[in-house]
Amino acid sequence: MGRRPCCDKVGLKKGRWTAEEDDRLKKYILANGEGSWRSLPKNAGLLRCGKSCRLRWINYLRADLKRGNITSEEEDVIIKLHASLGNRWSLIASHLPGRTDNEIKNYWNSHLSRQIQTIRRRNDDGDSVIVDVARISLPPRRKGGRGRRRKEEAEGEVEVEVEVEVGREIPSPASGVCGRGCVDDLREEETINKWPEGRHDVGGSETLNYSNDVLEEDEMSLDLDELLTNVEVEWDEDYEDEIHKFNTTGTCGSNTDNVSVAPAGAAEMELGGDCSPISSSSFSLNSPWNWESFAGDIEWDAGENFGGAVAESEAVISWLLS
DNA sequence: AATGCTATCAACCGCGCAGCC
DNA sequence: CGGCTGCGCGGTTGATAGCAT
Repeated sequence: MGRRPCCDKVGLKKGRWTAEEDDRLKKYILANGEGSWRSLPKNAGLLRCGKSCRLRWINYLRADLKRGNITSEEEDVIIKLHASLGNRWSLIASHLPGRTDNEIKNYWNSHLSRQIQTIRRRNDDGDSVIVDVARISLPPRRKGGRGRRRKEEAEGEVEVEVEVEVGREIPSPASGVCGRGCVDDLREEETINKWPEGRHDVGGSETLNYSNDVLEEDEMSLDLDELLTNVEVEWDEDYEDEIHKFNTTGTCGSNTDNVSVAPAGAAEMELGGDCSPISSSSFSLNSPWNWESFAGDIEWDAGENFGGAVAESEAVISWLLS
């Protein structure tokens, strides 16, 4: 038996809404409130599918909708949030009062994604690109990313907190030994080599240059704003095809730094490896990170091995970059 | 003026989850 | 616990407007 359609499509109107239909829907909802979308069309005397009514109300008729063009400030927010959240339009929309997910999605697809492609191409002409690795402590994305949200999830703000610790020993992923901070159960591990001049070799193929790296020395914690940091990623032409799937893996040598990054309330994730314990003196911790970016369209694949021993890093990468 | 192309965005569609029974 | 229903989500389509030739 197949899935029951959301409504009986026979005899129902499709396509653009007329002013009269809008008026009817608006009056009905103002009088009776939202909800019961399936029965709403019948009760309101509309020859429309309930879903269509819901969409029309949410995207067009609601009183709290903001009209007019997306402002540059809003655009900025969209870019940053998209880099952080990916195509989670409803979540992005929740940070832009008066804007709908559909509106933002359309705006992204028609304006921003193109702009970003342009910037990317421009950067491809050179050899570097600014990559946004800003991530926030999102609850894990559900399978398929769709479906109704839980009540708490829908009502609550997404908490953004990233914790960075130094001075911890992080066991090798290959050692099978997990001490404090090891994420064996999640198999999330990243390794970054940091060189004295500030260059970070990643996976032996890409280079990260952290500009303004730094954390606050006292508490070593960052909020989202602080986490937004500039990271320049350079790649060899040989890896041009790989830019969509590079990993931050490699091995630590001497003078390396381990940084563990953990989303609030979640199991910790590591940037580190078989390294000596970090000391705050060997890691420059003087200014806030400033991940600035575009690169929402860059995907980081898990499990790709560009050189070092690779631990499963899908969760870290998707958390950092999805 | 006619035609073709492109950009925009409203609306549709299918899927998957939460919640109810 | 399982089935069903309703809702919310993201991807896609298609109508329309605007611009170029």
